[in-house]
Amino acid sequence: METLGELERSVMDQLWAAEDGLTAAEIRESFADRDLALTTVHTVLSRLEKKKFVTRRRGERPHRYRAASSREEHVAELMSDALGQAPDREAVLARFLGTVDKEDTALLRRLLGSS
Amino acid sequence: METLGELERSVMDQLWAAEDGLTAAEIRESFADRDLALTTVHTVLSRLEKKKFVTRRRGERPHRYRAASSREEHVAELMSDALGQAPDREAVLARFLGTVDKEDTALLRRLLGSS
DNA sequence: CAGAAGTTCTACACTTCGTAGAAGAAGAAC
DNA sequence: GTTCTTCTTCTACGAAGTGTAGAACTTCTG
Repeated sequence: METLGELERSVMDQLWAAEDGLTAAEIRESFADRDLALTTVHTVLSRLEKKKFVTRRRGERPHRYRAASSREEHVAELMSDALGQAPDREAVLARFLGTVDKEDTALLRRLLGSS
Repeated sequence: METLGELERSVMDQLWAAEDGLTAAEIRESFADRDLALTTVHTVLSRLEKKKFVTRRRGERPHRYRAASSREEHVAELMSDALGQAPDREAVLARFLGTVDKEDTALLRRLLGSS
């Protein structure tokens, strides 16, 4: 799957947190510390769009960008992809369960119980 | 975490499958189709060593390389890292369970049952 | 139409990765 | 021990991806 650079990921974090999308200017503001040029933000957004991570409506004048899928979907996909790499899924899952904390284990147990 | 290129991953696949490690020449042979130069394999192995994915004993003359950790550990770590990115773990785990197949779900249930 | 606000184009430097030649080191054979 | 042979390290290069942004272009607004 397509991967994300550091800035790209940060931008996605903003977008994932914003229900109704954001404009380039708004995103830029959220990086006040880094003082990025607006065009930089635009470039990143274009690339994210090409990678299908964001969509935008070109109608509205300051274009409003939004995440194409939720962070949950994205992360779940990352996990599935990783798991898919392994021939021995049982061993992987066992180890995985070993590394996550109690709460996640409990969550899993609960989620599995009701399915 | 450090990521792997395509060739790097293929080399790791060989090493993960070889209990006692492999020499550069042996790895090269397993890519008979690609006809890589031996030095190419060496370069990749050096990089993998720097990334802490492989170790080698410099004593033996044709150096023997072995995976620094098992594929299961690696994949489990990938999964944990992904999960760690998400603030809402429940949503992610729910989705994750939705994407994996029945057998994996059963595996998880079993693994969780005995813990 | 002129200016402002916003978008796209083009570009560049830096890193990673696949690729491998050239040079160096170490043991084997004479 | 000098010369092969084998193996390892060094150096390098091109392609791709990413952070970065100026320059140019488009579209409202007044």
